[in-house]
Amino acid sequence: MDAMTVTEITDTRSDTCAGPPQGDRRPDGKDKYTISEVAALTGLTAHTLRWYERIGLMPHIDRSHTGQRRYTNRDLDWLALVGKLRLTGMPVADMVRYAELVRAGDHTYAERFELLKATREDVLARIAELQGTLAVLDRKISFYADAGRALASERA
Amino acid sequence: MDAMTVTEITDTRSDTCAGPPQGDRRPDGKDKYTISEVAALTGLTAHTLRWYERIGLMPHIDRSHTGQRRYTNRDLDWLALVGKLRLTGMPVADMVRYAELVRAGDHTYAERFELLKATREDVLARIAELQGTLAVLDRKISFYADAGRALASERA
DNA sequence: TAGATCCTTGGAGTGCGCTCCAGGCAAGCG
DNA sequence: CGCTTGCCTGGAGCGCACTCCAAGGATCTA
Repeated sequence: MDAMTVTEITDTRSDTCAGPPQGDRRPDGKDKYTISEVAALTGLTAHTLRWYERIGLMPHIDRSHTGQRRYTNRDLDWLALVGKLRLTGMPVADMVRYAELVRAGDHTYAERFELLKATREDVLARIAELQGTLAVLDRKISFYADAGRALASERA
Repeated sequence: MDAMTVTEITDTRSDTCAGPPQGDRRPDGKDKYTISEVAALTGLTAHTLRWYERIGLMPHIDRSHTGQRRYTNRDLDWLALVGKLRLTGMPVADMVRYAELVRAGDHTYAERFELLKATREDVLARIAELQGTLAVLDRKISFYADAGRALASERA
């Protein structure tokens, strides 16, 4: 029974709720994408997708009978999460760490929770930084706008 | 007369209003800092300060009679602006471009204005991205929190 | 005047995140 | 059958933003 709960927590579905549904997906059950399809859907290159796999950032990817990768909707969800985390500036190594925790199973649940909360704080801090920068830019922009008006009235 | 206005616009003072006064500054007129003092004030390394100069990201820096750099408050202001822009992810090459415009004189005024406005839009877009990421993180965090409660009540 | 500490330079090295290459296999098509 | 297209691999290469090194000069404290 403990095992059951645990399985649910670790279920990839739970760990890949990373965004609104992207277009052009196939329904679950028929979700088999080639690497170039995934590249088109995610904006990553096939090179990058293979590289993510090599460094351990991806779960195991299914292969066709000839050895070609076949990605699932679940893989796309994971890539969407990775994309979001990448936007925050999180180092790839940290994302690999998170991927390892997911692979390791349910006993890493608490650690994942902490990692997510820390990331959340980072994101908040980054937003605050950017808002500070925005204030500086706005001051400079209004300075240039005023200077522009002064020049224009002089010329008149 | 046109020349005068122009001089004001180009005046470095106008281009370095980059933030609240940082602590530990000396008053204008006695503002002579060694490279290691600037490193301490800005958090950059002396290496990085010299490198910024080499690539054209800094204006000309005064030298002591023996050739050592002596930074002014104005230089610190410029570095504060550079720091803010760096936080936005602006490439160093773009900052160099801006520095060149400032050095080039008043006729680059319009171009600087456009560059600042474009940067402002970038920053807004980045903030929006981060808020999207924050939403994803919050969903995952609340998922883990719920799962945690479930596990706890099971154990009870 | 010795020794420690700080500063100078040009150029080489580092770490990250890709990005690409060579050489080869497999499937589809006229 | 040959041709094209797409995918496979390990490993090399690249661009960015630093980061450091070696060798030497300047400054400070005792």
